[in-house]
Amino acid sequence: MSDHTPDISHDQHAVRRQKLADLRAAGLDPFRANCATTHFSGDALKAYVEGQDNTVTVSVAGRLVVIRDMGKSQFVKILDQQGQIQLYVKKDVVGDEAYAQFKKFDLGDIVGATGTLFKTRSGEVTVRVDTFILVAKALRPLPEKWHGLSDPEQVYRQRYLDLIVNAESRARLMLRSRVVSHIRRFLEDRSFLEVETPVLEATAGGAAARPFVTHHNALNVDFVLRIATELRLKRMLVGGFDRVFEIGRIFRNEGVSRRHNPEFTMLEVYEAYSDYRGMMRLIRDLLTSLVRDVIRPADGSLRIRHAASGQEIDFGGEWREVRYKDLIIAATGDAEWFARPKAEKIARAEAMGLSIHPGWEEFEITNEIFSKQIEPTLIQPTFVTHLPRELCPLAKLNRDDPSVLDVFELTIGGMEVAPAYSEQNDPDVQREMFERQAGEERQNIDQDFLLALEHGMPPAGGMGVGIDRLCILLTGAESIRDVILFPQLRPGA
RNA sequence: GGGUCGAUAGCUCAACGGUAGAGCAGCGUCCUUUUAAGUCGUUGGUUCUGGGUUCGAAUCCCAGUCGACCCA
Repeated sequence: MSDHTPDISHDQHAVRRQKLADLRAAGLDPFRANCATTHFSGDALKAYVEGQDNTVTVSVAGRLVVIRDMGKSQFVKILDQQGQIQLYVKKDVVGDEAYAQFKKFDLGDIVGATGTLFKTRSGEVTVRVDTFILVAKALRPLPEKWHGLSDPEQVYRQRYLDLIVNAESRARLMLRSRVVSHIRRFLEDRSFLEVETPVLEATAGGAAARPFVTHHNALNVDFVLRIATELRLKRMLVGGFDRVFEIGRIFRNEGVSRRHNPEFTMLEVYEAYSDYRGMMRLIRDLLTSLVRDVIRPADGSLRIRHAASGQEIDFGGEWREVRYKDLIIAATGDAEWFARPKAEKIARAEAMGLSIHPGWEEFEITNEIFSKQIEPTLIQPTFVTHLPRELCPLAKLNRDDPSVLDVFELTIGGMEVAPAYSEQNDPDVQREMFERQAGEERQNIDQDFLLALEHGMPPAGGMGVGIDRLCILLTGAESIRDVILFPQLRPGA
């Protein structure tokens, strides 16, 4: 009598569900089991003593990502946070019953194993398994082992799969963690205090961007998600926290692109009794230490390859410093650019292939040239200084030429990486700048910030660093989505 | 918002108006030091969705969904 069990062999999910059911029927529930580990894979590999096979015992755990079944023995590899390590499971070591159980494991299952380290004929340090345990059954198959997961939509929506099968993604996103960690240590070593300021705010200040609006039910008021942390951190300077920083999520309700995610991470740092010159030293020290200690170029230099331009960016060379005006004059080939009437500026900008919005002010036309024609060409680290006063209402005016600001914009790889200011601390000038910027929309002026300035803010240098863009640069990524674990996508169909 | 391109087996991809295929994965067999292991056999499809053209559509047309790139 044959039973009429339907053939499910083509349906991997059904096959794995059946295996799980069989395990449970045998009194084993892999989701209840746990295992003790002594080593991550990389640490276990380092624990091997050359020439002394099977003297060091380790317990490791991870996801099965390679299975090579050789009949009465198997070579498998497991993946953990540090990478992969090979396990060798022999029938006459683990016993017939256990071996039969091991043979039923699937790619993707999470197992723990204890055994001794040895080196295979081809020289790979491997765990000769004495005991093992299944601690989580994978009911879904892994993506293909050789090509990995390449559908970009699935990579972003199911990042966990990307991380399992695409080593480059895992390395890139781990590097981001190390970058952020390094920044914290770097600043803490210099007596900066990390603070946390509100994400929900009554008015969106500190930058020009459209905010997300949300509603607080109990208070029955609308709030916006912050578009910068600047005005809060400056209040900390007023409060006597002389060196502060925040690595915070910022939300801007604007387009999504290769360079923009609606939520992104910004470092803002403020240092009392410093100025934009001090910020130059700080950012240069920070970035060179990041390249030296985190990226660690193989040749010992401070150069990293810039994917988009094919050039090498040298963090160890001279960092160019150039005035905004000089860049504009060079790009337009027009020494009289700033004296030209608006109509001539428009004509000349359009002749350069730029589309100029009719409502733009003159500084916006000029800045369009900067962002479209100049910034993308600034591959090596470049401090652009003496920006026109209209561009940053929160910075101090230059003493010798009040039409420009004591600020820089650090541009690397054709991207703005870090703007920094000598911070405006004159409450009256600040109010005037705000009012000029706000025009009719005075209700958006942060009056409490101005009140805080009236209490006296020490002179200070301040700087913002886009962490995502920095990570694009440092990891050679093509898109911001590649350095954000879960980039924003339209909700799936 | 506009333009271009894409969506086919769990994954990576073929087929481009005439019976939807391959590799990996799966299932079954052989193999106790493999390295994308090898070996023999084998299952698996609402070709993104909905319309249309056609004797016949994965393929051509229209609309939609989602994604990528470029532009705004």
